[in-house]
Amino acid sequence: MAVTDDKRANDRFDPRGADARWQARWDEAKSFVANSTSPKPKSYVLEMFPYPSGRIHMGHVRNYTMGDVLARFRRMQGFEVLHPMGWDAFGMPAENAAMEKKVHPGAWTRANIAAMRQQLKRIGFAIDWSRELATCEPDYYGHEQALFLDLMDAGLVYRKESEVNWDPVDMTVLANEQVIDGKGWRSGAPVVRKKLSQWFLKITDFAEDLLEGLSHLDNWPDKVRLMQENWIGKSQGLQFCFRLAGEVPGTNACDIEVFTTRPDTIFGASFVALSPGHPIAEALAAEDPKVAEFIVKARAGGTTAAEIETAEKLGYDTGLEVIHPCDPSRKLPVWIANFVLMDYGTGALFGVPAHDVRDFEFATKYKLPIRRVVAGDISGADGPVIEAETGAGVAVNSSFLDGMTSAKAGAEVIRRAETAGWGSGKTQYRLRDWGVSRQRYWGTPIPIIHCDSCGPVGVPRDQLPVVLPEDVSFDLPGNPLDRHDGWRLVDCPKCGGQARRETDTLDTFVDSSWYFIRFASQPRDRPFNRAEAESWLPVGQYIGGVEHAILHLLYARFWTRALERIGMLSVKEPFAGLFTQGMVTHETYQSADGRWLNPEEIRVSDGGAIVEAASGGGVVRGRTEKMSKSKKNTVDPEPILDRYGADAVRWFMLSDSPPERDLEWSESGIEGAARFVQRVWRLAMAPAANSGEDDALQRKLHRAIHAVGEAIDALQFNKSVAALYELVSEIEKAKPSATRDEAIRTLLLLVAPGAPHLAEEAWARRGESGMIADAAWPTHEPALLIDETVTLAIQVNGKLRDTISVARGLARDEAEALALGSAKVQVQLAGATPRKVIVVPDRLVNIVA
RNA sequence: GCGGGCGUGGUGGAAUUGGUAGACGCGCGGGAUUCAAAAUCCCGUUCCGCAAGGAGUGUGGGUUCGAUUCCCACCGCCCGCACCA
Repeated sequence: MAVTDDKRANDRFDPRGADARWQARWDEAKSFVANSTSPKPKSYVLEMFPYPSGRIHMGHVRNYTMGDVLARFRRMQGFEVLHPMGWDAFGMPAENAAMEKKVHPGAWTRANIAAMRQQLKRIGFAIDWSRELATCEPDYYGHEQALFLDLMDAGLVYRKESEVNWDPVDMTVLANEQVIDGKGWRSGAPVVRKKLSQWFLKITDFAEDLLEGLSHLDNWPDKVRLMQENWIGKSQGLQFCFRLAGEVPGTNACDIEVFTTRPDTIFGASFVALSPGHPIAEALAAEDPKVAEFIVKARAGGTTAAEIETAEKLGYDTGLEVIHPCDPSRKLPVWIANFVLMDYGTGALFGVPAHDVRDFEFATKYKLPIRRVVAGDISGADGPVIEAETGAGVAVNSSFLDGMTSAKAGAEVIRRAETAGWGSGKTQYRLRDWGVSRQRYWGTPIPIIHCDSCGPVGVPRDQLPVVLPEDVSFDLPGNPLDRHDGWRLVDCPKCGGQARRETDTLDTFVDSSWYFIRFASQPRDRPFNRAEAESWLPVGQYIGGVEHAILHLLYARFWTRALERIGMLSVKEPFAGLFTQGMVTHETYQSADGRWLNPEEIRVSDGGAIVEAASGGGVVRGRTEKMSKSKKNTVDPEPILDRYGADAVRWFMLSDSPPERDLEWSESGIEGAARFVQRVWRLAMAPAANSGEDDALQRKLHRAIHAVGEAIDALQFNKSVAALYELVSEIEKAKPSATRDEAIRTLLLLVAPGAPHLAEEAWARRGESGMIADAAWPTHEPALLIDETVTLAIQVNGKLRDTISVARGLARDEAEALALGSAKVQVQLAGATPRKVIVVPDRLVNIVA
């Protein structure tokens, strides 16, 4: 019996025992606990922390496997590595669960964290669990409240009105996600935009700095930098005031401020449009019920840019007029229009229908003049305008601008405006200040007390944290904090009078804007220890989904800069390297009657068609999409781990797809990965030869060491996997030799970051000392990478006709002579004399006939 | 609507960044081993063609001795758009 068991054990790698055993060993040895005072060079590897939704999904597995491979690789290279994990634990799903399942958001969240932590541990990540944090705990968010007050003291926090999605039936604020087809998700009532007084952070103060900083982020994807650049949206233009031609009822306004990036088109202006939220529009509405009625209509629908910009253009002629600044005899009508955003620029604009798509559409609908002021050249002044012509050209029908290029004309308008004093050149950013107030319970309480005599007052530091009360109920819509008088009603810290706590909580993006600092240093009494934090920061490699390309990454960059400005940190950029990985996708299946089916609910019938396992009914194979609960195409990692073990799952996550692209989950893919794990195991268990040299294998080994290291360094895990497959194949083919023994030993080191349990188990069985997790990464011998012979491609007119094997470094004329001597070339040339011969040394010869 | 990206065999993808298209994996076909199965190993596998040869990287054009790679236009799909995280 025992003999058979031993034999079997050597035959196959058994992850069922090995995974847990090595995870326990790493734990006991504190292998992955990061030492902030280590003399070694430091490397901070971080993946975006998960929202504790309930269970780990394949996207998490892929994300954390990538980071783990890099973290383990860096350790083997001799770095002191910080690779932490935590929980982005505030947010809406917990409140939804509270309403649907009658559980407390805190209980639900903490149970999810416990479950997901166990799941992550099973995958064997090299994580420093001693630094684990959850943003929903007072020992995290209390420090965040202190930082918020620090920013407020520095003048970076202010209060202003802005629009939210308002559900008029539930009388509550909705997230964009909760607005479906313009209606509230629970009440079904049409959503309207409503103004609310909220807290803002002055990210626009840093617009130029955030933009400039992008140019130094060499280890960020170009596309993310470009997206952030466009988001910040720097533009040069003219800001000026239109004088009103008459009185505005109910106000003392005498002008309307506008900004334009196209001052050269100023003579093409045919109307001025106000946002429905503009003070003048609101003043008019107070006097005139028809205006009020229009504004209600214009505010229908949600607040998202996509919704506003695709909605039908609606306008209302106020009857007011403004005077054209360059031609006092011209008067322009003032409209209120639903496509003008109060949050952009000044909340008002002048419309140039001939040269702006939106203005053209609006002018056509409301029969406003369309006047050409830009043409290809001066002779095109009278050309009809069929559609908006948004390009640059030459100014026409524009008085003193006629004949100037668009750029010159724009500069001239700004010059005249500045000289005459009616406007000035201005740099404008599309970036808006960050509204951080959320009318929700499950978030960081904003540490403010509102006093009728003193206004908003910061909670004194010695009273932090402002702890979120847990005794709340979710039987009514809205924020339960508003109804919790025991918590809400407090004395004013300044005057001692009766006052109220701020019941809004912070945007969860605030929580994720500094967690990487807290990971690096977590004293009890402060948000972080400066010197310790700076010893780790910036994060060397940050890995996460591309969906965070703008918001999270921009907010974190801002927050770090804000801390730098107020003197708390001397780090500006939080993430030196960024990598955005693709999603994990899977086929979708639908039954004949349209129900989505889980992959487990289907089977392949005898005929090869897929059918519903329970009923045998027909199944339609749908598109391959991101795994989602609604499409039921998720694959739970847990049973896969049970069946194949951690290393096979990890290996599959690294194989095939380039990490920045989507990875399609497939059963055959995981089986291929599991097979590879066993192949390596068999090699590792093979008896040693102990003698003999194999030069060819030696070269291949060193080539693999080089290729695998380069690929991991560049986060091209699929390529490192392919290089390892090749190496394994070469070792398998090689005859026993001491070189081969060494190659197998090295192979284990090379697979260790990706398949650590297998590597440890094999390492120990082979009698190596210590853990492979602590072993050094192998180095390659550069001389062994170069082959002495190369294959030259022989082309005729760019088409491959022959290949010849020659010594490396063959002279150009010799290569040319050999190529011309090729029989296949002779046939192609058919006696003709080549017109030209191109020789790329050691690569190809192209004969142009 | 605005911004960003992607498109290569049956399939996931590779291609030293302008130089032999299809590495490596999956699948499939054939064979070996086995009482049998599992597991494992070997050979083949872009398409058309018996072959010689020809075609081929979403489509159409361009630059070049040479284009998957650079440029222009188009088609399709995906992501983000400030309260999902």
